[in-house]
Amino acid sequence: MNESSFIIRLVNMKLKKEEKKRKIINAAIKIFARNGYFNSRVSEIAKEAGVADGTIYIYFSSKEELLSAIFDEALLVFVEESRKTLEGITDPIEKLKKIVCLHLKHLGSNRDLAMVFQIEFRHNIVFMERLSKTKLADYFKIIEGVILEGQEKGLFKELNPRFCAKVLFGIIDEMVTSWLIANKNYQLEKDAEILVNTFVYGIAKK
Amino acid sequence: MNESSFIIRLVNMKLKKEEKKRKIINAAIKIFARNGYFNSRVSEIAKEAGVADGTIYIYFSSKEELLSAIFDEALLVFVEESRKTLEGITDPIEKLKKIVCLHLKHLGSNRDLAMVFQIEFRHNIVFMERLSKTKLADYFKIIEGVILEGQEKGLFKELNPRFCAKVLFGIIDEMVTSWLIANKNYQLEKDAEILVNTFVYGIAKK
Amino acid sequence: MNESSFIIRLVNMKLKKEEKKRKIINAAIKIFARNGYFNSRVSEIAKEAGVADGTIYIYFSSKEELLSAIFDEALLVFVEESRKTLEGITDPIEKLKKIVCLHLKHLGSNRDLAMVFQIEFRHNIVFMERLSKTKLADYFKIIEGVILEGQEKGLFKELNPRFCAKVLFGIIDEMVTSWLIANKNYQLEKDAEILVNTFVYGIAKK
Amino acid sequence: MNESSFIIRLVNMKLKKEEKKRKIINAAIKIFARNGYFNSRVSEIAKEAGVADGTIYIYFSSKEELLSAIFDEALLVFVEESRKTLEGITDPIEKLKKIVCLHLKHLGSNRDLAMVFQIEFRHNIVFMERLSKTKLADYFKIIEGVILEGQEKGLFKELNPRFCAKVLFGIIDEMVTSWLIANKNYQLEKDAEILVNTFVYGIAKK
DNA sequence: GATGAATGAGATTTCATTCAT
DNA sequence: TATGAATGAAATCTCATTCAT
Repeated sequence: MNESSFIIRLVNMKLKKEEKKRKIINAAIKIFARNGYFNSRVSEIAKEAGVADGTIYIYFSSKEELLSAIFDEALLVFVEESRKTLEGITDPIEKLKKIVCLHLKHLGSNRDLAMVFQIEFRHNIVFMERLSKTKLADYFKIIEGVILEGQEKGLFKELNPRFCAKVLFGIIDEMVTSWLIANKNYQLEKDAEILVNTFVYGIAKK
Repeated sequence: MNESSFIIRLVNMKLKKEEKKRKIINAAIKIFARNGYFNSRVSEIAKEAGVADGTIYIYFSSKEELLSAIFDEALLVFVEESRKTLEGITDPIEKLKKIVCLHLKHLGSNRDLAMVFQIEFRHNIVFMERLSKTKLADYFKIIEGVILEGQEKGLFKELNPRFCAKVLFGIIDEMVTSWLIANKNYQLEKDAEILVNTFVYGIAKK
Repeated sequence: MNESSFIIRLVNMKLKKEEKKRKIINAAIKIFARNGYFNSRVSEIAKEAGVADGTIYIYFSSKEELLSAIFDEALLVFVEESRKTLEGITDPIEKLKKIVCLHLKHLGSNRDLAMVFQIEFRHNIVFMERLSKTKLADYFKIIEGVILEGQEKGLFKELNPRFCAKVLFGIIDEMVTSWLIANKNYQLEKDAEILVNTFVYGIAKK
Repeated sequence: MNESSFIIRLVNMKLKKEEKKRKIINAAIKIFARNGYFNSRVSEIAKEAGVADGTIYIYFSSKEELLSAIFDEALLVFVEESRKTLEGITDPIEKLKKIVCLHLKHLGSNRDLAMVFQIEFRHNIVFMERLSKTKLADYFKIIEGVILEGQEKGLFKELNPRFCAKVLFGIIDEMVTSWLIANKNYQLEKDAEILVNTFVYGIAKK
């Protein structure tokens, strides 16, 4: 009995820790989105999270690590959710639509996250050494896989799949960024259908 | 004779000033490309340009202004050269290829400029108030115009021209960024043809 | 018990903060007295106070604020002590002597403070917007009040009381400044008696 | 003939130099009065004087020297005019009135000069090594002399003449400063009469 | 684990002064 | 003599990070 209550306590502590980590990450997303990474102060994030400045350093070893954690988490969601969603579907074009829709939904439903992801990620992928590029590569791999599948099924031209993945990613990326800059509240994911159609069939009349 | 020598002196001074401004801008491009805007020190730029720290402030009122000047100049070149190149061409698809080729050539021939432009521009367009967004809009307008022309000639589907411009811009942008990250020395502009073809005809087999 | 120890800790922190603030103010008085406000470096003050440069900015928002705090404090002492001292006395002339004696004693016992007060205060009252002029006005009001009282008692001529206060203040001020410049160590307050006598009875033989 | 035209040219040059020096001094008075010595820029003074920055250094070896020159000139006028005015007068009280009137007129008619003189002079007499204190001493000597004369004629009490001079100077000084701070345009010199009367006869009824 | 005061390296910017023209 | 572009030392203030409590 004593032992099990000890375990329960441990689990509770773990949960509380997770909870506080969440609060800090969410605060960071908010603040980074508002001012950009370099113009955000750790003390601001601490205030927003309702913790002391020093507390942040218990959970993250540096400001940069905190940014990195945001990216890791977001990419993890992208990759995992994409994989899960694709399971039941067979048509490659349908798959692409699903991926794009998910991507747009995920960012479109959380403007602050979108801001940090679009604006800071690209900035930091070049300059931050530690930044895990693996997760991003995984995401590209998924798209590439679908392209390849489409090619094998004779649906798509024999273009370089990586090239195609980049093209699609570029289009998505631009849509999100332009949605951010426009600062209007239209539903981002409703563009998924037309976006993929344009990617697949081009803009030329047959 | 005295008067004319005075004028010559004035012209020389003007030239020297222009020259020094150039040197500072080029140094800034180099340094910003290497470390990113926020991690670059004004003193580094001064050293690279071979001038004193204070001299930079004779030509630019702040570090931010210096960054802004780089963007302004780059965009000016984009817009002017694009306009000039399009003059003789009639086929919209050919026009798109020319624009894309020019864009890729311009950035591909100056990796440092590309770095600053791709990585810092996007970052700062959101956070820098002063940043002239007009020039960027002009550039988009040119692409949009070509799309519209293609639609009028019955070549392109009746999609929203602005949407199409964004799609194309997104594709170009991703190519450049990925070229930068890859850090390999392939010719960027040789992708122009296939890039536009993919944009125009899609990836699907007919 | 836990709660009370918590309160004790809070009180201790408060005390320590006050103590550190004191140390910084005293250091500033010393440094400002030595070099003048503009020729004093914040880092010098920090060194003298035995704290880090940045610590000063925890307690004062700027160098100017620090100077301002010195004035505020000094004037507060002037006003409060003057009021307190006058309480038991009825003779206006005696009151004047007390005020002057206090003024001279206060500055005479702290040459550095006198320096800052005489030399920087006058300099900055013109140029520093934030400088609280209210406290100085309060001090003048006290002197004016005594003059008025003397007039009501039929002791003093019917001159403008504000004018008289200025005259007295001017005399005191000159004595202090000249004591500072002379840089000799005579007792400043021993002039109080003759000073007030001269003010009250003039230099002319009856 | 040739020789005399050469001399005329030399004299003209000398005049032009004097003229330019004047322009710079006047500009400096204006700028120093507006912002205080430390917050004034040499380039501002140059602009106000209509000369290049470097030109100032042909006439004055440093910014400090320029301030010093302003003081020297003002004090010279004080001393010389005081001496001249006193010549015809015999009554010491009348003499004091003349001196005070002159002092107030001189500063009252040139607010900018008064500002620099009252506010910067006192500030700098302590910190500026080079500042000629001799001229100020001369001025004090004149006042002292009149006091002494009054004592010899049996008009004034046997107080320390230097002390009396300081008292009078303090009163004048306070009047000017308070006139400056008040920033109203009343005639400063009309206070001369009452000021000296108060100094001589005190504020007490007989 | 949590706190937040303290640290101090370091960055941008200013400006008196110089000097080639 | 006059100019004004260039210099570069130096100063204020910031802020990520630490650590005693």
